[in-house]
Amino acid sequence: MRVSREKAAENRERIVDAAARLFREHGFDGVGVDAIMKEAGLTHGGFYGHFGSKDDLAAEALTKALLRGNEKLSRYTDLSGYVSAYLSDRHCADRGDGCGLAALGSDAAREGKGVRRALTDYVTARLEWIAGLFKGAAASRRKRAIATLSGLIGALTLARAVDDPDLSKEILAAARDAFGS
Amino acid sequence: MRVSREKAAENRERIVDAAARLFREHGFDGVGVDAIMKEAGLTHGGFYGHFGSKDDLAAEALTKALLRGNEKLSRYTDLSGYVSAYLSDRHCADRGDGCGLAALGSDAAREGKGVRRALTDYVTARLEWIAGLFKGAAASRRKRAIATLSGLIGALTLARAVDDPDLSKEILAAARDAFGS
DNA sequence: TGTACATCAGTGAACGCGCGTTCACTGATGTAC
DNA sequence: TGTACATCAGTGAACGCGCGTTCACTGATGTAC
Repeated sequence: MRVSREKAAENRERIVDAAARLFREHGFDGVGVDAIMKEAGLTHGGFYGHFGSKDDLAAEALTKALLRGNEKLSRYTDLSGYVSAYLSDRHCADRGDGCGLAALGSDAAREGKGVRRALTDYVTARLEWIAGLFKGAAASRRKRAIATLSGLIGALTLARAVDDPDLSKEILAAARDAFGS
Repeated sequence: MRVSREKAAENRERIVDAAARLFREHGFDGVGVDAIMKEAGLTHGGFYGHFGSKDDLAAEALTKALLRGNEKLSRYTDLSGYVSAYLSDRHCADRGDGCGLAALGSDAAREGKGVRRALTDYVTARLEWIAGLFKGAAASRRKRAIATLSGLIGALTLARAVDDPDLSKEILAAARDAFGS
């Protein structure tokens, strides 16, 4: 049955939100259109009224996941606060609502143009933001931003991949120390 | 038709090798049993004579991919040589024959017990090896090893995921500087 | 060493299943008068 | 403002396809004598 334009726009947003979470939790290949639509409270048939393909949704969902992460961290104005939050046990445990780079980093390299473009734009913006937390010459701040972002993503990826909770905690703690100052 | 025991063992090894490469290139979900067997020069029906399931092969293939990476880097005895090789343009371009942690890091967290166990054992061993490249107290060497491994994996993952070759090269260069000494 | 037979690695057709995508249909919404 | 009709967001069955897995079969290998 037809639905008001307002309600339809709201539904579209719910689909993107559901996808942003499910993709981060299970990977692009680990979640189907059916599961996404069900999560959004709809049936799968209506999907193609909103999106051209699953790939199109993937790009849009990743963009949204990354932007949402940005909003969260814009509260921080100092490096150690940001690093502590990024490498917290909470963020490590909550893949579905956390950083899209860490959740989908190695998947993204194998995805299509839309996904990689979204990721590239985000990395560019985030590097500039992190560089702003450092002092010193621009070139040096830029290099430190790259090293920091690399360290954060790598440490979170490792801590999540590893099977041993103690090792996981140790990785997070050591990385907080190394990159937080 | 039957094949000699020697030849059968050789075939099994070729299957694992093919899987190790294809999984790193396309992810665990991006490659089917059929493609792996074809790559090994066999037909898919014989697969279950060698392995209990695709998951079983995944764990074994990851183990082999990681061990092979270990052999390659055991040539290096100094940090900067190792880091330069790890963050080289060549390694960045050759996902199928490179580090399994960077190629499958965010996928592995979503995989089964066997895969995660294999990865954990490898991370443990590699951290000890990297710690041996540093000087100083054991606890400090351990922390530096964790920060270094995190930085390497994160930088390689980012450089591969990003859509812009210049940004990719810049990430590798900055990380070589930051983690190579 | 040679022969007869059992074994079993590999083949290829077939299975059930879930995937991404399409489509005829429904019925509430939006619009023209 | 009220009525009649066109629009179109969402539904659910259906599609072709490729997946992981199974199985009857083949024929060279391994073994018993």
